[in-house]
Amino acid sequence: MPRLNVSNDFFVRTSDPEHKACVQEILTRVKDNGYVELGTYEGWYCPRCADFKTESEIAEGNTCPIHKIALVRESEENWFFKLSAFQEPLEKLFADNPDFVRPRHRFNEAHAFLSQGLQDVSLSRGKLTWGVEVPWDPEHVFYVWFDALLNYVTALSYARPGDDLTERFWPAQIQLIGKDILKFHTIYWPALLMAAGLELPEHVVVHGFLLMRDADGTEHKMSKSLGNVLDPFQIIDDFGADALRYYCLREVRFGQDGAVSTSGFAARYEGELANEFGNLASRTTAMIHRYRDGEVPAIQPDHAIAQELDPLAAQIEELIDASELTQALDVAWTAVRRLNRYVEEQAPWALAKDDSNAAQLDLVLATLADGLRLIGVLLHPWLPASVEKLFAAIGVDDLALSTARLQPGLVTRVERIAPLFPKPQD
RNA sequence: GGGCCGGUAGCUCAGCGGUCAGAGCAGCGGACUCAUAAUCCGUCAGACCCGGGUUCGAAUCCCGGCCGGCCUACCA
Repeated sequence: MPRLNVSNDFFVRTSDPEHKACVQEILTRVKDNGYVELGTYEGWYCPRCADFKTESEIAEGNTCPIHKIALVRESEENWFFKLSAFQEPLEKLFADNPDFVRPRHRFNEAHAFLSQGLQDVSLSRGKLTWGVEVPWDPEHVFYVWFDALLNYVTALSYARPGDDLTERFWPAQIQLIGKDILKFHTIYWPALLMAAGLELPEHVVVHGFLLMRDADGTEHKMSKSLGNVLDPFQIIDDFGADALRYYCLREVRFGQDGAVSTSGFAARYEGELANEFGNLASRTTAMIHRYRDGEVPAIQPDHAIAQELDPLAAQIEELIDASELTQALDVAWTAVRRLNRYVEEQAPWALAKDDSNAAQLDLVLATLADGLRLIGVLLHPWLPASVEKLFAAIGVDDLALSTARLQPGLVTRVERIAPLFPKPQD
């Protein structure tokens, strides 16, 4: 995780004794509330594997793909969770909270599943040697999802010994998941919380998958076994975690599946990070040094540019609140492009040739200096390490979105800056 | 098999009932020199997967098909 420049507050293991105790307590409550009953699970079973097979795991002729032997129809007595009892409560949840699941197409998918009608689901397993024991029936353990989902809540109670964080952090504002576990988190999970009398998360945000395009033109889910990976550690080693983070959120709309490639990365890294953003920082600091010895004129920045850049922060805030991370980045990037265009429009090198233009040159340099700061504030969520480098060079450190408007006096002096995104040498 | 999602310029994507279908990149032409030969301007570019249907009008809605993705009880 340090290599990705991310951190976690706590790492939950579902084998944690505190977790087991919480799971048992909560599911006992679910049972006491009348949502657990005995039932029978029936499916195709491989005696050699000692396991039931899903339909996708069944090979030609109803055989086990591993052992090549015939599967048998077997049934097992299980405890069941009365999911069907939550048909109406869930329909109301979806009707009242049209952005309970984001983005919209995932909401539709979850809602469509709900509309098909909910069946009760098996809550326990009898033939497993690991898992959380069912307290009222020690021969069974809980089905992994009912154990695992609950860690979102249970971890809060014991992650900080002596300090129960549940009140502070539950209900969660956002739970972020991948699209493959949509059903568990948008149907089973809220139903389970309702059954236990717990509060629901405000939003479940669903991200897509990154796909790689093969030589034959088809797209596949990226996976190590297929060998079609954009190696994240190689990218980090060569270009930094910022670049990887930026690329993934820029190239693929957050929430959708999308294709990534090494050539796509190279194009965005050089074209956008190095040439547009990194070079804007270089040319700006270089000109302030060349024409004003690094001192930023203490004057009000260009009003026309302020009119264009000042509204961006509010737009970005709204998009991020709506989990539209790619669109938000797109808006932030318009500021980079606008300032590069401003440099061309004003041509400071031409202004510098005649002292009678000194006032205008002051204005342009002051605008660029504070514009660079504004851009840093806007881009920090995507490029944290790079923005910190930039801010060190221009002598500021306030990242509050409320400061993302052009103003005088914040950037007083800049240092020349090494390329923020150096290009590979060859 | 069933459910759901997607298939738009060479590439990555936006548009999702109504001007000649858009952006960035790549390509081509030009300007400029402050800068990591970077930037800026202009320009070329598409059977909107295929076939039906609804409509005054569809990339946009409906039906069918093809291709790709995810789920369909134990990694979460």
